[in-house]
Amino acid sequence: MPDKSSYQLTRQVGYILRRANQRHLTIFADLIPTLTPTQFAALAKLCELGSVSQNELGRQTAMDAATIKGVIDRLKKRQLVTTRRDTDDQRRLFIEASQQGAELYNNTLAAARKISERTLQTLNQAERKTLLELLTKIT
Amino acid sequence: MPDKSSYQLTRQVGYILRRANQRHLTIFADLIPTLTPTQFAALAKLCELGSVSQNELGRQTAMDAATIKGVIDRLKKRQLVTTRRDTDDQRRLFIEASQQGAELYNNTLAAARKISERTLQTLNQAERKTLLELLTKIT
DNA sequence: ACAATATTGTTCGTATACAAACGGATTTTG
DNA sequence: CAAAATCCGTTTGTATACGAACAATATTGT
Repeated sequence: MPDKSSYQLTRQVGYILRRANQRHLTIFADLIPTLTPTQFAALAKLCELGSVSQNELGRQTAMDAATIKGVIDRLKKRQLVTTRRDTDDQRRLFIEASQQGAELYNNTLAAARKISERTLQTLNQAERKTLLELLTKIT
Repeated sequence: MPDKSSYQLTRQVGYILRRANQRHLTIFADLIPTLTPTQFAALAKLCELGSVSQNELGRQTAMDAATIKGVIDRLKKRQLVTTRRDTDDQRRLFIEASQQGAELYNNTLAAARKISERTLQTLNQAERKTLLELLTKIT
């Protein structure tokens, strides 16, 4: 017979993880209202890597094919990225940050740093390091 | 001039938090395929609290009014919860776990414990405690 | 008592997130 | 070389998640 009393929803990793994520999302929306976290992630990787195929970009940013497609579609509609078919592999769609996209990225970089800082602001340096390590470890 | 080179997407809290959450979601779907994490959370709180108003349930499970509505709608469609209008306050909708809902909750409780366990399995006891504390601290 | 305010639930729009299925292109393998 | 397997991007369906606006109801302040 399972012990029903000992399960406390609000102490489970999943629940706390969701709440921490919610808090971060709020901070992100406050400091970078023009981009969502995933849009920013895609743009950041594009600026870092240059030209990448859509699915590869998804892998680099931890989004599955269906998700990255939606993200790119929205960035493209706002002309923050451009797309180009690969001539060698007709399936592949190369994505690149447009100049506007690159500018927006550069202009939001400072805010992005502030987001990380503010998310962790209740922790000291050692705790921040520990948290990131432990989170990485369970991923 | 901002230092562009020092921003590494994959080392930012938000990114790591999202990935950790993804991992947990996968484990959850593996061990409890019949309920989503939020559905389970709602059901768990209902079984704990008995009858609660819809918005109050949302607060107890960290979901806003629009989100909890969708969750309850789906649980209701599957007859896992019942709803009843408050006679005192005509706006209020009371939610209650049905017998089916309570049974499903009891039957999934063991799996729910395994989910938390498996999510944290790469950490020792001290690390688990630390992680939960730090996550709670930034929430 | 009554006007201002707040709360409850609903709806709409936008944006992840992912499973599943698909057609087409490429690569691997027997 | 042909069959099988894989990979590419796309679409559909379901489920969070939340801002914003809304009507109906309750509560508060004067």
